[in-house]
Amino acid sequence: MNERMTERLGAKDWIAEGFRALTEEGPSGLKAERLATRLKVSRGSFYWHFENVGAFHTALLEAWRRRETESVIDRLAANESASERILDLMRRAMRADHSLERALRAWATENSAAEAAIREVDRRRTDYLESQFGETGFSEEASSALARFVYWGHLGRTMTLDLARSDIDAEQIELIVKRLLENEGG
Amino acid sequence: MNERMTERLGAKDWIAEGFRALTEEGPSGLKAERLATRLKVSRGSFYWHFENVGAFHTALLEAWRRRETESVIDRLAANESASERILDLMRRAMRADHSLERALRAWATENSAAEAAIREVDRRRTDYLESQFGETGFSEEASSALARFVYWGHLGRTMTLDLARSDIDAEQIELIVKRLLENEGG
DNA sequence: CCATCTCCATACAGTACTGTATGGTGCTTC
DNA sequence: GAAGCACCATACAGTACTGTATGGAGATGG
Repeated sequence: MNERMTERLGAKDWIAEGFRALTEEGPSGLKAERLATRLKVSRGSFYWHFENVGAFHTALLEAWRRRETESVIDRLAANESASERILDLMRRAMRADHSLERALRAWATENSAAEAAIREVDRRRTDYLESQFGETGFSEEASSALARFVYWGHLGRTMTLDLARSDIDAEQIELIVKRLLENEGG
Repeated sequence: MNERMTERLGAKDWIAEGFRALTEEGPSGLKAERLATRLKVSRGSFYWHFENVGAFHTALLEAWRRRETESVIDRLAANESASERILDLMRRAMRADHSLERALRAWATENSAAEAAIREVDRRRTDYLESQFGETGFSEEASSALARFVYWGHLGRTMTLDLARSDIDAEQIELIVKRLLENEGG
């Protein structure tokens, strides 16, 4: 139980560096050698912590899944109404840093494990959004379409590279969502 | 000018195969060796048509840019009003196959040339959308926010992997956009 | 203080890729 | 029908990566 762990690395250190490498270099950064170079150690360390690269990828995705599950949705329960929860969700989504998720979605096009992880969180998020729209009085069909369109909007912002322009008008977007919410029953 | 060109390859054949490889295998499919294997020729052919892989990538992006420019926007002029042009644009976007663009956006996270190309078409499309919203009577600020949100929605659909669900309700989405259009000045 | 466990380096074989050099084949053109 | 051109194969050197085997350093616990 020594506290001088600053030199020696654990599996979590490799995972953390994996996230950084993924966002900075893309999927090609998730190689044992690149990561070892970034961490200034040899690949011997990597292969002690992980059986192979595939196992490392699995661990990386598992960490991301856990992080996703334990965060956003649970903290929205504080809001009283469904429409407030939707707005809160939008505000958080607008503020967040999307570079990691963008990189992960890019990775998903060439890695089936990443694709499965992405599919899972997409499904969980849209299902939640749909339920919230349903609670505000929209029909099942309308809730489904609204949830998807709003989530697509969020996804589009996530994937957009031109963030300089998209940061300015977060409250403008909020107005649009508010207007969509006001017209329930369409 | 012989017509029996089915055996011998031209630069355009490599480009076309590049698009296919990119959508099917991701950015890692854009290697000289992989492409040569797919086309059942040796890399000698590749290096005759292109100076190196970088030059091939440039040619690929140039072809995509050209294809993008010569297509969508120009064909919308047939519509009479701006709101009809917006709806037409949405309908086309809903029908289209997005697998290539999704792969290209993924590629953009690890290739700066691809990133530049993506930035360019994003800018062109949102600018056009913004101008169309402006013509329907929205303020400059509202047009900007609406254009971005609608484009983000399109982008989100482009990046979504769960297309089984997203295909069903194209007309539902259309209703949402119509409602956004009806409230000008909101 | 010796043994053990954890973490890491080094060295090796093997794969996939890039780029070049060189030569070959089949059309085309005069 | 010989020369030239367009397209392709083969062979080579070099790089970046994977995975394994083995040994070594440093802290820890008996």
